[in-house]
Amino acid sequence: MPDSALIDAARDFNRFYTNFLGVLNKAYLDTPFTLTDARVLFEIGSREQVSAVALARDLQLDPAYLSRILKRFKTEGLIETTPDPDDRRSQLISVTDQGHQQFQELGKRSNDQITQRFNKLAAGEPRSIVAAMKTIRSLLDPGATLPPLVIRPHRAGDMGWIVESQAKFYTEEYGWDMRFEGLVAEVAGRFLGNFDPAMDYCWIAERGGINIGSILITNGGDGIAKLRLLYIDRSARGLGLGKTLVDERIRFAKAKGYRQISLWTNDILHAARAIYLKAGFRLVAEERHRMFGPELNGQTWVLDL
Amino acid sequence: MPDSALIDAARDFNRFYTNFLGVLNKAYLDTPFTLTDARVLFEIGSREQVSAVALARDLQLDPAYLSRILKRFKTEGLIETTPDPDDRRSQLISVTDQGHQQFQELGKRSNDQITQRFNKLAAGEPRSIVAAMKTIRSLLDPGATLPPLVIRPHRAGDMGWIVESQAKFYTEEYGWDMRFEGLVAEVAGRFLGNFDPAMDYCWIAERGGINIGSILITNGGDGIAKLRLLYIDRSARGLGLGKTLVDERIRFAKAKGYRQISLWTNDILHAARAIYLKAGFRLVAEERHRMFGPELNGQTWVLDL
DNA sequence: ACAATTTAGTTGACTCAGTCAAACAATTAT
DNA sequence: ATAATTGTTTGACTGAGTCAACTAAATTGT
Repeated sequence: MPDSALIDAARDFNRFYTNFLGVLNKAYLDTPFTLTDARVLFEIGSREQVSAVALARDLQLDPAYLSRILKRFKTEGLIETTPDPDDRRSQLISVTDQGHQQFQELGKRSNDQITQRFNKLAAGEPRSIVAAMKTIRSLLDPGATLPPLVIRPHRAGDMGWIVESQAKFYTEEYGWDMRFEGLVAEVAGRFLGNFDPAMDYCWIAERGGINIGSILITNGGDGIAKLRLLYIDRSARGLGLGKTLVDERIRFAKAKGYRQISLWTNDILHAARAIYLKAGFRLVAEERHRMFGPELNGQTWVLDL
Repeated sequence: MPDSALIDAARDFNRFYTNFLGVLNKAYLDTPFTLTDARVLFEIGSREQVSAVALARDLQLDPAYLSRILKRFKTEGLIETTPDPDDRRSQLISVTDQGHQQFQELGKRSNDQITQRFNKLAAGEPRSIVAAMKTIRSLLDPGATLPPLVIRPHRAGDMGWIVESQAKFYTEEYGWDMRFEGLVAEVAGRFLGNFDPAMDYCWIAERGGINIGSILITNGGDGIAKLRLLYIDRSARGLGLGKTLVDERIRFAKAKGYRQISLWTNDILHAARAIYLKAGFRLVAEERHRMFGPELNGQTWVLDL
């Protein structure tokens, strides 16, 4: 049995969040919709077609009550129904253009509300909150699907994120000292300072608004692309993301006309080494160094394209 | 502005938790209490004495509605009231023995409910959930007491944090481009790379484990200390933290034997400028530049120690 | 094949949680 | 003293949500 402090804490949180959601949901009164209306419209709007049963089940609503809501939405022109070809008892519900507009308006208000909340917080806090929400959600609702992984070019702050997360990780895991963070910061700084959109590129892997990985390609001159700052967050390891990032970047480098990719790493980073090996890189140089405190084997790997 | 994937995630969680709490709260129907009744009884039961106003405020209830609920509780013998000696309009409410029994019964049911949920989970999971709940709570609940502000030397990842937060802020607020982040990263990189414990220093202001401000002193040679990367997070502005940081660092520079402090900033950063002026800095040079996109007035300020 | 049962959705009839405005009584401010 | 404010109660509603009964189509059992 879980211990009682945990249960108390959970009850406490539930009480708190009941209050909190109560406040949030009152704000829907600025619109002609009740909370339930909003939930229904939202659910219809975010799917293509739904049947009434499915709605009632997912939102835990009384079918009679739902039926009335839908009827009202229909007379207001927010939704339209077509008979289900597979089951003539059932109607498939979808939003009209007008309903879609309302749906988006609701979404906007909801966003604004949360934006306002978040703006009162310190910069890193929304991310902590969302991460915590995801934890709860994934454990409490095993059916929840992970938001999709997005790989996108870098934005403001991403380089800082790379510096921070790499520094924390290698310091904790391998005891590297601040010079490592310094090196990463300098690499990041030069990358941004001399950024050449034609030949340089940075990709950030993100899931649900949270950065989980990075990789850079910079122009080393002489047709050589340098692969740098490959990093995968703890939470995303073992999923093949590193391999994907590297493979895709090889293709990218080829397309950009580079004739060789080169990278520098350290032998103790086994996972990374495995990825490079598999991608066809070969080790061309190795040197012992103490750049970051502990003694390490720095390695240079290259791949001819 | 926080980015939209985060907001979506938060909305998604709120929707999920609205459902979740809805299910949880329906279960109260096994008792003669509605959710609101239960909340009220719980609140009274867990305090010694409360006034009706306080209850209405904390639970966000309509006073008229609350008044009726209390009346019912009173006729049912769950609560008793004594006139407030300090204010004869007001009544102090407390639970009777019978009310206390009901209160505990409610608590028991609530515990059982959560125990059941938790029992379905894997061993470590309840702990993770509760930790996540605490994170959310502490960040979202303005009533929760603020953990104390700590000013400490930098640790692994702090420079990355500085880069990230400054880049995000100046990009959002002033439309500066990636070269700004590049510059900050390089400054940070050089600071760490050439770190001299005797003459360089970085302070991070942190609250509850979350960074909210920074300032650096680096050795500019010739007895000149350079003040760099002053930054205060949105959540901590207007509290005089900037002034504290600057004033303290002036004292530090003096103690280290520097004879002058110099810094570079841009004229549009009014808050920072006010701090420097007040601290006795004087403007010694100014130049128009476009280092970060928009046209700006770079300013060099110095203070003789 | 066809009766029995289940499922999708609708309608009538109701109730009770929650709201709004006004009133009263005590306190605080001017 | 008088006015404005605050704590609480009451009257008069309303409308969100419920429950039971019903139609019609689909599924199941024999």
